[in-house]
Amino acid sequence: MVQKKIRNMEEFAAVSGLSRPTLSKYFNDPDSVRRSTRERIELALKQYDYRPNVYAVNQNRRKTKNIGVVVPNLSDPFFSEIGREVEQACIAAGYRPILLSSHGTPAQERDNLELLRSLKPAGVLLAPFGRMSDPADVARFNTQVPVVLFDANIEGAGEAFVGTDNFQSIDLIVEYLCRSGEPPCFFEMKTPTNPNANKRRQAYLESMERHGFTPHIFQAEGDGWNFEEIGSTEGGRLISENAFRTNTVLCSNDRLAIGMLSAAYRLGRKVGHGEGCALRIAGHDDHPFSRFTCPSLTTIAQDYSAIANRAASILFRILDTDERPARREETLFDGHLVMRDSA
Amino acid sequence: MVQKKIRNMEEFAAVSGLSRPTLSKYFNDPDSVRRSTRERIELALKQYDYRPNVYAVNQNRRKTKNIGVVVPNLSDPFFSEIGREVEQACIAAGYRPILLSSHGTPAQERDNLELLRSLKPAGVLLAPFGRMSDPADVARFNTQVPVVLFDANIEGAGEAFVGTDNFQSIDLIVEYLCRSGEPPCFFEMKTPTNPNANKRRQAYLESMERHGFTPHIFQAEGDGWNFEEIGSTEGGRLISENAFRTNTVLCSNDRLAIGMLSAAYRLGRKVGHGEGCALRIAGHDDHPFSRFTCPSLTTIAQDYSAIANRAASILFRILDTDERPARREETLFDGHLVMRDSA
DNA sequence: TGAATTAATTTACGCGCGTAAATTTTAGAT
DNA sequence: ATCTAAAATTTACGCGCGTAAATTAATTCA
Repeated sequence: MVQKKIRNMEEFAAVSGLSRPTLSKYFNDPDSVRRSTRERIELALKQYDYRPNVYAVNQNRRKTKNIGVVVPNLSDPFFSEIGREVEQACIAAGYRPILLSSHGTPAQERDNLELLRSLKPAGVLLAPFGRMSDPADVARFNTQVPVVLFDANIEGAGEAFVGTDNFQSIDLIVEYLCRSGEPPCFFEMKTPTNPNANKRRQAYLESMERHGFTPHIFQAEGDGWNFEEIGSTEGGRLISENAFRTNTVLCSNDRLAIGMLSAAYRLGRKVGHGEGCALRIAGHDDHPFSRFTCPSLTTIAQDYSAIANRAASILFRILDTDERPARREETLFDGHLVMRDSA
Repeated sequence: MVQKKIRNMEEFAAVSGLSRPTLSKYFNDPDSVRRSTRERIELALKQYDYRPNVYAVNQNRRKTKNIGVVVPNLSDPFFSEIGREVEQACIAAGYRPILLSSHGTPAQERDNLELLRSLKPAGVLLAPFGRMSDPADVARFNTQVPVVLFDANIEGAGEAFVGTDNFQSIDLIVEYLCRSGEPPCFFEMKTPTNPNANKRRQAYLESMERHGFTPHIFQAEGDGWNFEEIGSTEGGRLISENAFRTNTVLCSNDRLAIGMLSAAYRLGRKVGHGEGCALRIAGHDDHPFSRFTCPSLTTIAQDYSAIANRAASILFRILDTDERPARREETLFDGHLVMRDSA
């Protein structure tokens, strides 16, 4: 291993006793050479510290093995989890994921796509902002590099979309809440950037109608990504004003619910489904922290893993067959009810 | 803008009426050309969609503008926050950050360094695991690429270290807890991977001695990164067994404290410093969620921003002057006491 | 207006590898 | 030992750019 420095494939070919084109074949696909030669190469690799220059490789290869993975905000544990799943799916398939966070701003999302454009990725897995994303921008990008959307849909953009069936999941938790106590009102942001939020509101309305109850929606002012803060201040205000006409609140997502739980605690309102509880609060997403809220949060678990892996495998299929799907397909996974203590 | 496709710098030179070497100079440093030519180039850039091929650029440049940023676990909001700060510092200085998470496993940390090696970065900002990191590995890497450590120290590895002064911060919160109530016991993991944990234990011991109190340390079994879970189960067990000889618990970090808070809630022990409270719980780090725990968590705020920016600027200085510092310097920032409701 | 300085151009080579075509070698079967 | 298909080699070109040296053009200042 402490032999002379290998500077390029030419030199490595010399010391391994093979020709450079053969080595090039090997590095592109180790199974494309005879087993005996593969073993010779791998033996040499152990003795000499050599690896192909990524930049030279990617300059000459028609398509790189890079896959761009763009999420709206890595500071949100939901996205860091799903991002990790996507990353691992890429690695497992022999691709190199490039994980980028848009840090909560659509401008950064644009920058990230711009950056990816110059990295010539084989494909992109994008969890967009939704309303704030520029559909034309995504569509234009998709003409050059196949894009598969996940988590949040942009109608018509990208080759496919994979996410959670909000109508199923909201109906599930509405049904549970109605069965086990008073029908829920719905708490959300007034101007949500995320399209899932709109679907969830709609799903709530439909579900309540179907169950024969009158829906009530409460919308919090506020911008940005500090959902807990908004849930705490706005939710706390509503609680202290006794604005809800029911003892049950379904929050559009867990982070709002986490904020509202902290407000309820501060205000001395006991939350839960047991004796002496004043309020039931439920969320949606099964945020990594929702197991440790006080009380633990009843919520809907999205199937992170299934969404990430399906989105990735759809992209891989496009890359392998080298043809875009005839029609844009949307895959929706069911959410699962996670019954904890808050509702 | 919708002119013919520009395929390379040669063609862009043709349409912009300049020579390729001049353009090359411009792309390396826009200020290295005359203002009039710079304006001509930027005008052309608006008309024609061209950008240099990153791979060709990086193949030929002696050193790339890439900076590797490696953190132990992006799923931990602490690291995603500090990672974001570091990223932005790099961008502001004209570098391209490559953010990599080790996903909680030292093996992945090694893989990340290995990957970075092939990306030929100008420098690396590394938040290592500590005990589980291979010091020799980091040191070897540092011989090729300047490495600056942050958050967690590895004695002697890297060109410099930037972090929080655990002795100052722990002393600060121990002092506060002693002044405002019973002296704290200390709750931590039995076999912490993070070197800060060891410093904090030591700091707790010294601080208690100095204040004339007898220290008590409680250590939780358990591996991995699910600190909340461990804090909840082990902390809950200790609470229900009335194992602590004081009503005040200082947790080694916020995530353990968050877990313990959930256990206290579950067990019906009221936490806080007010009337009728059975327990005071304090943490360390000012985790993004610690404002929304029940009750909100009294803790030590690390100066994320200062740590990130100092680490980055130390690296930039090395890169600019192109010389390693004569001696390895360690920069420690003070922590700040954040008084909330839990203690 | 001229000389002195600065900036841009021309020319040329190299980086490390992908890849194609023609040729030679090797392996597995008869 | 002979044949054949598969695999490896030789040769050669190109990718898009950095960079250096020599030359020419443009700018600045006296």
